Amino acid sequence: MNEELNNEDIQIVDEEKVSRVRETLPNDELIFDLAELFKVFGDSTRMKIICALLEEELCVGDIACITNSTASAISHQLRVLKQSKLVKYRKEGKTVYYSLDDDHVKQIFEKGREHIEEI
Amino acid sequence: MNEELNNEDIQIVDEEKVSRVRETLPNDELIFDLAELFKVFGDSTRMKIICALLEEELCVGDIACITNSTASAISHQLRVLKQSKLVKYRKEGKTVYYSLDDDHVKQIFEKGREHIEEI
DNA sequence: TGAATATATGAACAATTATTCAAATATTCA
DNA sequence: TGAATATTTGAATAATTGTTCATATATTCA
Repeated sequence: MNEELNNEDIQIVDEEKVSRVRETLPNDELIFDLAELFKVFGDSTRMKIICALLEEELCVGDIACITNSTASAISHQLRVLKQSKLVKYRKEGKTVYYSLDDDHVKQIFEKGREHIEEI
Repeated sequence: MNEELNNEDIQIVDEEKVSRVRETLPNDELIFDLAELFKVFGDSTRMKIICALLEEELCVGDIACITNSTASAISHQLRVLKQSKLVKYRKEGKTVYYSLDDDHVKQIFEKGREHIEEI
């Protein structure tokens, strides 16, 4: 029996191991959300913004200046960071001040740095 | 003085704050490397591979089966994970077993999960 | 109100990248 | 050696995405 399950597309796998590991996987939504979160950290411009905000609250113009970028490019990227709840903002007149939303950003950043620096 | 520094392209910024924060920024290479590292976490397929390997060492075929992907696609992605020193491997006959290279992977994963789950 | 400043936004373009498919290696075993 | 299995690799395609540019919105102040 079970012959009909085999064809040239199906590999010979450790069925027991496969189903065991499969059950431990987080659901697809969490996997997707995690990938989306890390994607946000996966760009040099955004990483620079994060590094700058690790120091202190900054407005768009100052971030643009610090990162040698344009206010428009920074604004686009801050939007991405905002959507991922990595930064929050407050308005003061014409100026919008951004800051990191919670301590996870710093923790994720530090873990990444540890990995890089220990290679 | 200093008039010649101003034109329509230069914003009015907090010079003191800008240079202070600029000096605290990691160098461009570290920023780039960090972004490259997180980019690797920023893909659902690779995130699934990482989740599976958090459980135990697995061969390419089993990972493909667990993640509902092809061995070729998984092999391509394992190459990316290998280049970032996130996974290591050992050969046993025809089979290549992959596992996570160090504990940072788990720590980064957990910090990401915490952020997601606390929103 | 109108000018000046700060930020945001939408469309377009260029660049990056994940998957697929076909083919190449590598290894075991009859 | 030759067939079978496991993995890798390279090229091509399709989709995603970061920046730019022009423009829009919001706010202050004379």
